[in-house]
Amino acid sequence: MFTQNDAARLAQVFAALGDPIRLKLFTLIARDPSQEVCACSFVDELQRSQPTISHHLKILREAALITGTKRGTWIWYSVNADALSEVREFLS
Amino acid sequence: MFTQNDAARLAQVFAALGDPIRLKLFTLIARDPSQEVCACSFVDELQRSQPTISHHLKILREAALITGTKRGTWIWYSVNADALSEVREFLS
DNA sequence: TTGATATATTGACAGACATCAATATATCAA
DNA sequence: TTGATATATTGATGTCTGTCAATATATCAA
Repeated sequence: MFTQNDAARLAQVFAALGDPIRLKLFTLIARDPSQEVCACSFVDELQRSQPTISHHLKILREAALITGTKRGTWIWYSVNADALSEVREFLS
Repeated sequence: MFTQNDAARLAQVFAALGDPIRLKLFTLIARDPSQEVCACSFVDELQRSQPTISHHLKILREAALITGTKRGTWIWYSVNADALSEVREFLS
C-alpha cells in the first residue's frame, strides 16, 4: 500500500483525466505530431469558453500531466512523459 | 480523436480512480494475493463509514473497474482486467 | 503608443460529490 | 423465528467543480 501522499498525488492525476474536456485536451496535446500544440486552437475544437479551457489546462498542469512553454504570445503544450510513466506503473 | 462516448466512458474510469479513498480501495482489491477481497475489511482499513465505503465501491463497479460476487452474506471483489487494459491502451 | 491577440484571474452560480446517521434488505446461525 | 452480521439505500449537509462573463495581463505589430 502506498502512503497518504502517494494516494493523494496519484488521485490528483486520475482526477485530472476524469473529465471529458480535459481528457480531450490531453489527447489533443499528446497526439499532435510535433508534440506541441497551441492552446489557442482548443476553444473552437472543444466548444468551451477561453476561461474554461484555461482553467482545465491549469488543472492538467498542476497534475504535471502537461507542460506549457511560452513563445511570444502563445503557449505551446506538450505531455509530461514522466507523469505518464508514473500512472502506467501504477496500473501494472 | 475518440468519440464523445469514448471520452465520457474513459473519463468515467479515470474519475473513479480520482479519489484517494477509491484509489486505495482499488489497490486493496487489486493487490490481494487471492485476487478477491471481502468488503467488510475496508471500513476499518480506510477509516470511513460503511455507507461511504459502499458508495465508493458502487462507483468503482459502475466504472467496471471491479466486480463483486456475492457468497452468502459477503461480497467478494476482484479487479476487472478488461477495464485495466482499456486504460493502459489509452495511455500508450 | 495604440490596437489586436493569447492567456490568466476573478466572481458568481448551478450542479455534482463525499460524507454520515438512520434505515432497509439479505443471509446465516442458533 | 429471532438475533447477528454484511451490504445497500435514503436523506441531509457542507464542500468541490465546471462553466461563463467581465476584467486583467502580456506580447506583438503597426
